[in-house]
Amino acid sequence: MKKPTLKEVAKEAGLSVGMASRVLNGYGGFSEESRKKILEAVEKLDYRPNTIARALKGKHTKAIGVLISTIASVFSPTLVRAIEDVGSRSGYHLILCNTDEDPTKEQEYLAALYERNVDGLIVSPSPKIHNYLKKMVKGGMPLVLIDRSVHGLNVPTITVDNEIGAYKAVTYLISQGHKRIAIITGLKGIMTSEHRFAGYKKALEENGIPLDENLIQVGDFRRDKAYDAVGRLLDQKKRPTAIFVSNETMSLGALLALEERGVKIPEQLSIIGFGDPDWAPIANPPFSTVRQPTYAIGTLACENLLREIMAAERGKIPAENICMKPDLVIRKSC
Amino acid sequence: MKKPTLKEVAKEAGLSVGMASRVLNGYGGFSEESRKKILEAVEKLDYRPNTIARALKGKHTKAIGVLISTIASVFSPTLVRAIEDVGSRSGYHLILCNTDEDPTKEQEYLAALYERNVDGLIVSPSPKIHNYLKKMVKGGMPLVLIDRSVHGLNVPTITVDNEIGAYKAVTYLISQGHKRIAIITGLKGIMTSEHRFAGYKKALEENGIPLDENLIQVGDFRRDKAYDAVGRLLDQKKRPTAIFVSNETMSLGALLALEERGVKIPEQLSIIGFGDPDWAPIANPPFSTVRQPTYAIGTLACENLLREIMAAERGKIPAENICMKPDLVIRKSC
DNA sequence: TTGTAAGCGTTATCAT
DNA sequence: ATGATAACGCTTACAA
Repeated sequence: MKKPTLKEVAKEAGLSVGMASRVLNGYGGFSEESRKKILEAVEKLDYRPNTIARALKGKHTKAIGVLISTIASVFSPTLVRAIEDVGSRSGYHLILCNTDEDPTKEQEYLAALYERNVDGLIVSPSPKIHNYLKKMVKGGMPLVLIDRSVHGLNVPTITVDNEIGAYKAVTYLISQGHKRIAIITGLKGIMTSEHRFAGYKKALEENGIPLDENLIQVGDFRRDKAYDAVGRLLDQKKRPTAIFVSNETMSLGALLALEERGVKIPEQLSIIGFGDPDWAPIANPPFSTVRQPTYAIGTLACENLLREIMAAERGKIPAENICMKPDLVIRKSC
Repeated sequence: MKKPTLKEVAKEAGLSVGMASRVLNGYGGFSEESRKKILEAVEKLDYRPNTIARALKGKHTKAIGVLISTIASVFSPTLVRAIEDVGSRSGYHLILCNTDEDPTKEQEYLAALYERNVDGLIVSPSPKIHNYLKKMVKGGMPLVLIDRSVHGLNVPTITVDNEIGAYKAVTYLISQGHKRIAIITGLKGIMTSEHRFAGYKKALEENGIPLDENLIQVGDFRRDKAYDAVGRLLDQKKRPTAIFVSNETMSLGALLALEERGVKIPEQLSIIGFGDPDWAPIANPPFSTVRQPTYAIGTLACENLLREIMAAERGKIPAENICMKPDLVIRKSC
């Protein structure tokens, strides 16, 4: 019922705790005979080291915290999977936290993770917690940022070039002859939203197309907002001929609205989305997207974090900033 | 740089550690003056309790482990989100483990989580680790099973009635006049696969339709297997007129293959899938499915686990077995 | 009301 | 080669 302890192992073997620890961790000196006795006792009692005690004594918990908006999305599962893949290879466990972009939740999780002595953090931060993060980093917490950078925080940051991605998408739409191009943006204030919007704007400007307020619909990354936004877009006297949607989840909402209204794609309206979900090829019609290398982002994030964790023990290392370039995947929706 | 300790707080306040602990945890007696002094010291040093030390002393870590096949799927993110939602409400953190149905990984994670002293486990187990799980439960580890039950293990188990779900789907297909109905099964040996296959068989039998080996394609839950399976199905001289697919990810593969081959759905072939992904409504054509209450499963699993954890401290409670009934969602693919 | 001290299960530094 | 023993940071029983 109760977990056996090292002390019990030692007693069983007729030796001391110190001896047992040495044998099990392979350091210091011990005779072959002692080794055998300890190992037998371990076997007999089915002893397992207590990670908690080890963590209290030593310096690391072999746990890393991951703060994302929500795992129930298209982007996050692959990202988290990648992080876990590289982390587990080095014996790290992953503590998953869903923040919903809520600063209160973010702070609470951050505080709790700090109290739990995680070895490091991978965070996709909302603007409200920038200062808190800085404080944690100053306190020595290894941190890697994903998807969004924090001004003035010199830690590894893995992002996607959202502006370029949006720019490519909208430019492509323009090259197809579109002039009335709508955008459904992400949550206001979030860096990715702003950059995608900037790319949209830039493409329009470069082609001498004036910005039309009516074509800018503010979304929040969630499905229903995009669904409603498309409704509003379609109700205008001068309908757009194309729509750029700022993330996968909203793409679903937009497509749904279009389907219900019986709008023919791409004949009556073209659409392209940011983020390339699994379902894009089997959508009606196959959905054109801006693809970001999600798994690679997770991999890089965790690799960099592991490096930071090492560095925290040895000496500082310059923070690497990686900005991945997204691709256009043109299918049949535009 | 270093985390301040309770001892330092006490010193700063000119009191003892015992005092500080009492104030911070609100038990025993202390004067208003002492309370103030401690709180001020806490504030000044920005003290945070050390969860590790607390866990070593006390009995729980406020962490639960979740073992699933992979978070990068359609089903898992919602499930995990639900678990985290109810767990976090009670201050539990969630450690996420991807096993890929690999018994070795499962055992390693289980062992590591045990060493880490998690307070409980939510597991979707492969058959190979049934014995190991039994051992853990005997050792006092609170456990809840999801999606699959383990024979002879008396712990709360939240499942879906996979047989009924498949039965309903295939019966519906038959009611539409289909006689040559294919199935793409899940991974062999996994309980959900077997039950879905059983439902398929039962529907056929009840309607006097003989089982045709050629129409039974063994999949493994992954996309490519289903893609290939559809190819094989289509290459037969006597093509099926309908297909039942055993999970969401394979549905994607099947739909993709059908699309590439230019098969008209539902005119030339009907298809229905187990699991109702987000994209079902915007697929081409809108995809009919068997819907399972994923979020509810996660909620129930975690609620039951929390109850088990309580019970482990106080006294045993009879294990609840919950089997959720899935619904048919008929859209346009059959 | 307050302080002291004994654990919790390890690791690692001392002596021996 | 081996055994005591002092941390690690906290909780809590016991004294004062």
